Amino acid sequence: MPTVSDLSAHLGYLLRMTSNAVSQDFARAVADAGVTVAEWTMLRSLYGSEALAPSVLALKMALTRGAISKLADRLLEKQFIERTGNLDDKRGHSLSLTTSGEKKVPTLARIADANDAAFFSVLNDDERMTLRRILKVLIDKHQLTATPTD
Amino acid sequence: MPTVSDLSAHLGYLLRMTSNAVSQDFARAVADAGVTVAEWTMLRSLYGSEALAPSVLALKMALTRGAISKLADRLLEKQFIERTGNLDDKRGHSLSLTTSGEKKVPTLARIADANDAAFFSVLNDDERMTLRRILKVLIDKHQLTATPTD
DNA sequence: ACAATATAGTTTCCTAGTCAACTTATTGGA
DNA sequence: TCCAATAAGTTGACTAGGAAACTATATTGT
Repeated sequence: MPTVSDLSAHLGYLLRMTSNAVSQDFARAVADAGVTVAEWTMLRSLYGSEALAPSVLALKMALTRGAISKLADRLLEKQFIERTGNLDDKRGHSLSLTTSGEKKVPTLARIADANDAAFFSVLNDDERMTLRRILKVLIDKHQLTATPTD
Repeated sequence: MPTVSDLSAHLGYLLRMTSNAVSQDFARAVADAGVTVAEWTMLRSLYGSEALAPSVLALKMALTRGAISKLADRLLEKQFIERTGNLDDKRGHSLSLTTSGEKKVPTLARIADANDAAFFSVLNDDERMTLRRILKVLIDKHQLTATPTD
């Protein structure tokens, strides 16, 4: 029998495992507020910014345009966002928060803060800082555009 | 406008971003070999072990029994695994690799090794070690059972 | 012994995302 | 100027997984 590396030998495997767990925890936490993780991410991306084109959101959120299209449909349905046609380019349009969506974001942010703090409370300050630094290196080097503001 | 924390303030967000990227990279890499990431994980879990019950795999892989059931169907279809009925308990059965599945694993392992090495090559040895340690703490403390052998 | 309960696995319905084909609009070149 | 290439967004087919209902078999308590 040839030597075959163990699953846990791969950082990607450990990462996937952990990420799934934190996402599921978070999904349950925001479900009470009536949104999914992806929906929260889009709402937060639109908060405090001008109206954005779907393609811009696709870049920001590292999703395909198809995914953004369907996600936007769900948020339109829930009346948290609205579409505005472009004057200059009739192919595209822009997405922005409705008043109702705007009001939702701070509530969701508090849930997100609490959930993140709880999940990572098993690490000490130093470990959290280090993890953040390392993940940012990975995101940066792989150009995942996940760092909107800093 | 109330103060609302940025998405990248949350480690869970950075983790999800990174994990998605590595999984997608890996998915493309194993697609050529005709399997998905989840399929690879199940094949590896069965490799070099006796036949396992679906429920045991569910625990090992941190998936629901429903997910395991469907995943097993796909691998049966591809003839990489086979079902054996239990003599003692007629409700259950056991899953094991076929010869063809057995032969596939080392090939897939090499792809996995290469992919993981490539993705995390932007980190230095120390960072990789630290990341591994921190992820293991999270997996351990949250009882994600992701560490089969060590 | 048998009814209640628990367990193993499957199935259905749902959300969620990719990829590729498609529609419509825009732009650039000959 | 008009046709080809490109771009924006949508849609359909597909993989993937969770939750909960369901079937079949075992176990337990009385």
